[in-house]
Amino acid sequence: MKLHIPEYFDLPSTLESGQAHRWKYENGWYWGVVYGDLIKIRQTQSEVEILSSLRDPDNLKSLIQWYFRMDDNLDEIYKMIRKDDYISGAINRHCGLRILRQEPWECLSAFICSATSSISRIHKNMESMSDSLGESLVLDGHLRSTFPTPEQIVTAGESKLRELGLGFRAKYLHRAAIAIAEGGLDLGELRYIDYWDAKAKLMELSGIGPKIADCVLVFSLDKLEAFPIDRWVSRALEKFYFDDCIPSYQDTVVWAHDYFGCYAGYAQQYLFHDQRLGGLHVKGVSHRK
DNA sequence: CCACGGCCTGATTC
DNA sequence: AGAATCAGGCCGT
Repeated sequence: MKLHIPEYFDLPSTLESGQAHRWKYENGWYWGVVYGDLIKIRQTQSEVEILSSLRDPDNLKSLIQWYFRMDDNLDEIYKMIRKDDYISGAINRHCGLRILRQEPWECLSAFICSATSSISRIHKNMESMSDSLGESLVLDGHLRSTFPTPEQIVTAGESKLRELGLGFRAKYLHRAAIAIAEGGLDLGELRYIDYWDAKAKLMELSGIGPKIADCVLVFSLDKLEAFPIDRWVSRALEKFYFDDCIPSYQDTVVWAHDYFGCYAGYAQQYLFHDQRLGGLHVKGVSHRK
């Protein structure tokens, strides 16, 4: 199926900017499991081409528009967050990078796994859990699996999660799964309450602090004002905004709302991606012989 | 309120 | 090569 895309849309930077953790690139196509469906997708100039393991074209179209937030008006968002030369440069360098609308449970799980980890390891953790606890899907001879439900994680148990390489995060993920499967926590409900209230709710879970909560809110629960501050964003803020003297986490979020406005989360994603690519580039250069 | 050590383990660095 | 050190944080003291 082919779908016309908005003016600003960059598939590679959207899928490789560290917000989603189950995409694999192979021979021109990105393969991923989204909302229970194995899909492959690629971008030409003005459209994306998508194949699905189980959806008909109409459903697939709505899924893609939903997942890629094609309703976001990036032109307007850029106008709002383009406050200085640095963020402006980051926008220009990664124009078309979109925040995704991921499944809240999968998103929460991935970011629980992210604590003092690395992107490659998070990917491995997510694939291991899916392969051994999820349900299999097939498309064009490729085999992948759904990310396990909270119930499936509860059943697996903390020790199984440790076997799968989660380390100390196993306990946190297992407890979160219990809270959702048996404790009545409804992540989807957080979409309809205020940012600060939703964040407080998430932080009641053990292993979820302000940073992970912000990631879940902005990447899966429509809180585009959430402003996750990790090591990379922190470096950007030190260099370009606070002259090595950065305020507390919460004060910085309040500053971001004031400075970038209601789309601060978008600003964060461009700062993060730009800083991380820059960092990787520097590493690459330093190793060249 | 801030500071600090500990946490699993794979990848990177020296 | 083998040993530190670091990774998309958070919790307890």
